[in-house]
Formats: sequence, C-alpha cells, structure tokens
Amino acid sequence: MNRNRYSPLSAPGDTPGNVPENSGAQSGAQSDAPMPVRLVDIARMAGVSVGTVDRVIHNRGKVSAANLARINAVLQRVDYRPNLIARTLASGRQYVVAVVMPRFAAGEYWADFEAGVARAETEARRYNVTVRRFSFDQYDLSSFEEVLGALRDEPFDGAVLATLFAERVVPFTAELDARGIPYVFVDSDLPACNRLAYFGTSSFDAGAVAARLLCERLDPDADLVVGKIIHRGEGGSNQCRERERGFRDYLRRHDFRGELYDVSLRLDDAAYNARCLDALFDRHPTVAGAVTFNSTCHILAGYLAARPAHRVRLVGYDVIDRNRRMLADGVVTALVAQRPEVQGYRGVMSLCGWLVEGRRPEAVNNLPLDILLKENIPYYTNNII
Amino acid sequence: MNRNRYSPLSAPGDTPGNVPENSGAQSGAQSDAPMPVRLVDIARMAGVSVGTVDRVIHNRGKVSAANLARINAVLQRVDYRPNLIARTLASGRQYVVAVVMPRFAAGEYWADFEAGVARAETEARRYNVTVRRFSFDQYDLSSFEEVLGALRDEPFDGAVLATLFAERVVPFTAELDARGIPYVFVDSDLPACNRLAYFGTSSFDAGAVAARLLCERLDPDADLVVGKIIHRGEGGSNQCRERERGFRDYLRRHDFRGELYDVSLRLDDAAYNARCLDALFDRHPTVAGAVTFNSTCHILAGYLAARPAHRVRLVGYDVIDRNRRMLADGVVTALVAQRPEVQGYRGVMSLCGWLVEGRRPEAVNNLPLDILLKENIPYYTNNII
DNA sequence: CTGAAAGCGCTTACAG
DNA sequence: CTGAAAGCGCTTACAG
Repeated sequence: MNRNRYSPLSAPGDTPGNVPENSGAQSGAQSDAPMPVRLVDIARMAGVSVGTVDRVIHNRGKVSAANLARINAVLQRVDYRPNLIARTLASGRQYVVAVVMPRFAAGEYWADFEAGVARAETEARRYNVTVRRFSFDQYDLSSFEEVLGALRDEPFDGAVLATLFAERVVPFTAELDARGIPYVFVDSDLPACNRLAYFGTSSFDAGAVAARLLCERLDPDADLVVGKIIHRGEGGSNQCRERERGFRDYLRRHDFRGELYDVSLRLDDAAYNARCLDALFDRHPTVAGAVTFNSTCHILAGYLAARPAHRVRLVGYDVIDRNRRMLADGVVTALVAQRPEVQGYRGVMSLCGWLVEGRRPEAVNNLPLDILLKENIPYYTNNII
Repeated sequence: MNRNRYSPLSAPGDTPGNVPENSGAQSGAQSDAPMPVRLVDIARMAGVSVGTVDRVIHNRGKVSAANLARINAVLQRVDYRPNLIARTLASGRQYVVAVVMPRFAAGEYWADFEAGVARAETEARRYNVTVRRFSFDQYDLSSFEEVLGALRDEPFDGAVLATLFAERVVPFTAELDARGIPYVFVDSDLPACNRLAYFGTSSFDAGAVAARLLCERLDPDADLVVGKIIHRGEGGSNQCRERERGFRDYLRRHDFRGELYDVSLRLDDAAYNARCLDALFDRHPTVAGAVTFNSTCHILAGYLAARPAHRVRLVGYDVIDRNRRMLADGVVTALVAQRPEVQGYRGVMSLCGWLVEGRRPEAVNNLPLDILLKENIPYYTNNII
C-alpha cells in the first residue's frame, strides 16, 4: 500500500471545488513536506476526469470552454508539478538526440568530449532518450558535409553540433529550424543561429589566460614562439584564431615588447620539427617562451624535453594524456583546459531536459577556463558529477 | 498503448525457460537498443510469479530452494537492470538524508556548499529522498555537540557530515555504525572511519599549489607573511594546518630561503589589522608575498589595496564574493578553490544513489584544486552540472 | 468533447 | 512459500 491521501472521514467523492489543496501529512506520520498535488487531485477539484485535465495541460485541445476555464482556475491556485517519473513510465514516447562531432583516437581531445556524451547517454536512457552519434573528420570538410547529408534523411528530435565547420553549420541549422528540431552548439558559439544553448568556453579569453601564464614575470623583451600544426587542407580552426587574438591582445595591453615567431610543425614528424626548431632557436637565442593554441603542445614539449638547455616556458591547451604527462614532468609550464566532458554531458542533457520536461536551458554557457600546473594536475579528474 | 513485446505469433503463455532473452525490436520499427529485460520476463523464464522473483532480488527470503535455483539461473543468463523509475513510483519508501554543516551568512564559504545541497535536494526528491539540515557554529564546539545530541533522537537514513570538529565526529560515526546508518564526509577526510565516501580536496597539496602560485619567479630571499584569523576559542582547523604543512613543504623542496612571518588578524577590526601589518611591513620591508590558509584573504587584501606601494603578491583560498572582487581588482594574485558546491551536491547524491539504488560510490573523491586568476575568474561559475 | 479503462515496470500486503 | 491483485501518477487509444 502507498501513502493515504484522505482520512477515513473524507470520502473519495468530495464535492468539486471544495477539496483542501494540500491535505497535508497523513495523521500520525511526521512528514514535513506537503503532499504534492496530482492529476487526480486537479481533476477532482475541477469536477472532470484526468483525461480532460491532461488535455489542457498538454494543449491537446478538444476541451469545452467551460471545462477549460474550471481547470485553469484550479491550475492557478495549486502548484501542480507533474511527476516526471510517472510520465516517463507511462509514456511510450522515445526521443533521439543526434550528436555530431569529430572522430577521434584514444587520448585525443574529442575522446574526453565523448566520455561526457556517454555519461549523459546512460542517464538519459532512463527518460526514454537515445543518443545517436554522427562523426566526421575534423580536417576534412567533405566528411562533415556527408554527415549533414545523412542527417537530412534521419529522424531525430534534437541535435548537439560541434561547430568546427562554422560555414556549413549555419545553413544546416536553417534546415533544422524549418524542421522544428532544437539544437545546441558545443566547442565554439555561433550566436547568430537559433540554438537552444551553447556549451563551451570563451576562446578569446582563453588566449588571455595562456598569455598571463606564459608571460607573468617574464622579461618583457624576451621573444616567444607560436607553434602551429599544419594539417592537410586549411589553416587552423576558428577557435585557434580567437585564442591567438586574445593572446596577442593581452601582450599588447601588458606592454610586451618581444617578438613572436610562428613555427609550422607536423603532427607525426619529430625529425622535421626538431630541424625547424633548432634553426629557430639558433637564430633567436632570446626565445624564452612558447605557446600552441590547440591541444598539440606535447609536440613542442617533446622537443624541449630533449633540449633542457633551452629553458623555455611552454603553455598549451587541453588535458589530453600526452599533455598531462609533459606537465607532470615539468616540461610544460601550464595548460588551459575547457572541460570537454562537461560540454558533451551538458550538451546532451540540456536537450534531454528540453524534450522531456520542456525545461529551457541557459542560452550561453561559458564554462570555466581551468588552469593546470604540475601541482594540481593529479586531481584534475571527475569534472563530471 | 506502449511498445509490444511479442509478435502476434508468440503467445503470452510461453513455455517456461524457452523464451528468447532479448526479443529485439518490434518488427518494422528501426529501434537499435535491445529491449531491456523486465521482472515479468524473468518470472516467465523461471516459471514463477513476479512476486517470487522480487523476493529473491531483494533477498527477502521465503523462497523454496528449487525456485531460488531456477531464478538465479535465469538471472545469471540475462542482464537484469531494474527500472528505477518504476521502482520509485511503486515504492512508498521515503528516505531522509541529514546534512550536518556549519551555519553561514550570505557570501561565506558554506553558502556555496549549501547551494550544492539545495541542488541535490531538488533532484533527490524525485527518488523519494528528503534532505534535512542540521547546522552548527563552526567556531563553537558545544553547538556541534548539541547537533549531535539532536541527531541521536532523530530518524534518518543517511548523513553528510562536515568534519570540522574531527574529535567529535569520530565517536559519533561509531554510533552511526551501530545504528547501521551510512554517512559520507565532506571538507576533510577521516580515513579511519567507516565512511561510505569522502568528497573534498587534498589539503596538503592545496598548500603546495598556493606556494607555487605565490613563489614562482619570486626572489628566493624574499620574505613572506602568513595571515591568520583568530577566532574565539581554538586555533585553526585541521584543514588549515594541513595546507600550511603542504605550503612549507613546497618551499623547502624549492630552496626558498626567506623568512615566514605569522601575523594574527581579526575578522572585523580593520584598524587593528592595519596597525599590526604596518608594524610588520615597517620592520620587514623585504616582504614580497602573503598567504592565508582559510577563506579570509580578503582581509589582507583590503589592507594591501590601501597600500599599493607595498607591491606584495597575495594568495588565498576559496572563491567567496569578497575574494572574487579582490582578485578581479588585481589585489589578490591568485585563489585556490575546492568546489564546495560539488562537495554538497555529490555528498547528498552519493547517499541517494546508495540508498535507492544500492550503488556504492567511490570511497575517496579528491576534487580538483582550481586555480583562479584575474583572467579566468569571470567564468568560474557553473561548477555543478 | 469526455470519461472509463488499460498499461508503463515495479512493490506490497494478502489470501491461500 | 507462492501467486494474484491493487496501486504508484501519468499517458493513451477508444467508445460514446
């Protein structure tokens, strides 16, 4: 048996409109919280059936003006909060959330994002929400276009979109708008779109944080290296560009007087990178700091680890395994991180809350910019609750 | 109508032990996930009623050896994961979680902890879990003892305990052990106790982080000030002591050669504090850094803001409003933070998961040590998902 | 337009 | 020891 609503004295067939809003706790029990009002309570108060109440609550129409008025009157007085647990159980409705994100190998940046998605997937399943992943090659625009093409014929109720290829995302969201499908952005924001929400960081300010970590108490005449990884195709993401803007802006505001030397490195060619960097350091022995604006600072770190004489401060982004190691070893001075797991988790969960509960998330969610040093990196886990 | 389990061909009265484990998707529908197995499925496979299955699943006994064996055999084969939504809905069982924590005023450290508790409270209510708060004066041992006394006569199913008064917490947990009530610690750990879990930070390493932030690239011969706030009664929490140990240990390992000057300050007496500090700085113009080990570094900051000539780096703990402001203004160099909202949230939720789902949390949860600078403090919100 | 009824997957007395 | 039945609060055809 479950808790009793009414004392033996109050018959179930109470006069409509004459029932206490909150019957309070069962006599004898020491319950503090008031009993929540249920659909049947409202139906009884309005003198109609639960079916009719349900119809007005969900705006399904087919309710007489008279009943609608009575029910709304009751709804006004009481604080009805539907029991989502019961709703989920009763409703067969299944929702599908599409997650559009880059492919990745273990230990890469997007693997952390995926961990958050997976965590959300587990939780969302309880509410009849399923996650479907659509992944593309982040260095190949056409692979992204293929995914969008596939999505066109796919049924889904909401989408999480990684905005790396901004120029293609924008027109696609117009299609989603037309289909009435809500979507949230992760990685970087496109405020012009009609997104339900954004989860990510301010790339510009993330650049300033890196600049502070690199240049604080550095000789203002020292020179810096900006490491860039060249991929087939294009020249760096929108996010990297913004970080660099923020970085340079910080230097300007802090009267930095040194030079910045760009150096193009390759992802998998340590010998090539070493030649480039040796040449650079030979020419400019004044270099005292280095930075990268994507997650590959471990490449520069690998080089510097083999040349301890250089004594160069190095700052980069993202706590991927290889960067973590270089930080713990003291080769990397600091990392700036953007909670990718949280982006994945909240991206999915916000859509989940919107679809099943109609709960609208905050539109712009700029996540914290985490600073990791050798001293606090051991505890940098568990970003997802 | 809900989803169909069986095709029209398979009658509901299937031969026991002869039913496909996973009937798969309904024909025609493009469902990917296999249908989860339910209690009735197991009952059918074992040739018993759901009541009997329920009894073995909950170890309620009163099951014949034969049936027990058959049911266990089925359970072995299938991956039965009870539908918690249905369980919560069906079960009238209510749980009470007691939260024992310091009283606080708005803007103080424990207000952030409370925010996490409140957030958890909202979520936990869905699972029939209620939160009751018991608060004490963190500077008054007897108020803590009163709370423990009250708890003795109070019925509750689990407790979150802030361990500030460690000497009293330990014997109290022995009582809880005797009553069979699970408890989790927050703030600082007492590993000798039988706690279900701990959520907090490593105070010792938090001291090292502060030392790094204060002393990096500081003249190794510079002197430092250690600010201590004297409260009525005792002399600093266990946590503060550990942080100071970690701080001094770091200095030792990094060949710091300066002096550390302790200075006792008062919470609400700026004039007194100014006299003390003026005298100190007059005597030791070599002081180039200052630290506090609790959340009151805004006191030192207030003094330093009025004496810009001192040019002293200042590091403290916790992002409470007054510290946040001093950091944004550039008076405080850095703050180290310990995610109090997450401690409150996860403290309650871990107990919730244990009580309603029997899910055991990780025992030791050392949360990240966050580093806040002027550049990243604007985004330091939203630590709770 | 409306209400009665069945069902979601589980729990809980209760009769045997 | 066991099964049939009612119930949790909601949704969903369906008959009127």
